[in-house]
Amino acid sequence: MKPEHVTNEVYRFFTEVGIINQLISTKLEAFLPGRMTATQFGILGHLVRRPEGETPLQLSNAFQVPKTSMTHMLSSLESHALITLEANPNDKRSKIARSTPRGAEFLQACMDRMSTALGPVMSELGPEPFHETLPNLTLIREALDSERD
Amino acid sequence: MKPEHVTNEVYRFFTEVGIINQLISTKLEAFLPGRMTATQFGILGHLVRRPEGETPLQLSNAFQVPKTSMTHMLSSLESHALITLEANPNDKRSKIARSTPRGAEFLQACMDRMSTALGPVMSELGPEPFHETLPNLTLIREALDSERD
DNA sequence: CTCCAATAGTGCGATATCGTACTAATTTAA
DNA sequence: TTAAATTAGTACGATATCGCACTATTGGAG
Repeated sequence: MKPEHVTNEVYRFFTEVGIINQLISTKLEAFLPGRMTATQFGILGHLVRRPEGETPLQLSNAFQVPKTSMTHMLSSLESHALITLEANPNDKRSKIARSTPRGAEFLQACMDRMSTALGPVMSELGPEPFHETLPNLTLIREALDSERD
Repeated sequence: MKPEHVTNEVYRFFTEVGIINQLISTKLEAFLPGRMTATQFGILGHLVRRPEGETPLQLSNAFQVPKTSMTHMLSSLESHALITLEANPNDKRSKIARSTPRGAEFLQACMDRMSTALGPVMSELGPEPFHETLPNLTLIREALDSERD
């Protein structure tokens, strides 16, 4: 084993992840209104798939952003009427964020436009690189996630 | 073929990439002084590996951030004496960013601390997930990169 | 029950990001 | 050789991000 070589590969892995994230966020954000963020869009998708809703804290854990940032993002989404923020009946300190029908519609419309925009790249690459990579990415994400203090 | 299934997998791919990026940036930024960013750190690494230096525009292309953001990041790095910004002899509109010895030292020190911090995760995962994934990530990054207008 | 430590969310202030519009230099074309 | 179009970088302003400190609430130990 060459530990230096391994470290280098890990470093390049994270670099590629960073650049891909940057590329795809920029592309997505071009379709989003105003200064709406790729992360905000991700949150909306998360909520659409969970009709029972989630608390801000659950969301900030899921997306690994500080609580303070989540407050800001959620109020932005709320101001666009894409989600609602209600009091949590089980805990008066807490809230529940839920997507609205308008939010679900909006998500679908953006996803469609994004699919169209990615069409050329997708047909060039085919589904394999994504399919092959996904399990390892999940593995790495889970390991990093469980390691954090 | 199920196009819906494929789209879903691509979506999850980008979601995982986003979260991994978030996790690793947060972890790295905990080791960096002040509000220094993971991207800024990436730029420094890029320059250390290229002693001839690069122009701000080359860097903003490589890291896919707007020119304006690059200006800010470079002046921040310069204020920490980790890089220098000189006039470009070939083009008076342009500049050349180069890493300083101090920058290279700093990079090494942070990388070392980062390796230590990642030790447990790395030995849990082993090098394979990174090694297996890297070629596909590069492929996807290049395809996305060449598609942009 | 009474305290006290832990927890959910937010206000505030500092800094980062990035779109727009600009200047200066370079290239192109006539 | 000019004049127009393009290009590199930045100033500025609007907004996003996030650390710190705070309040309200909860849960647990005595």
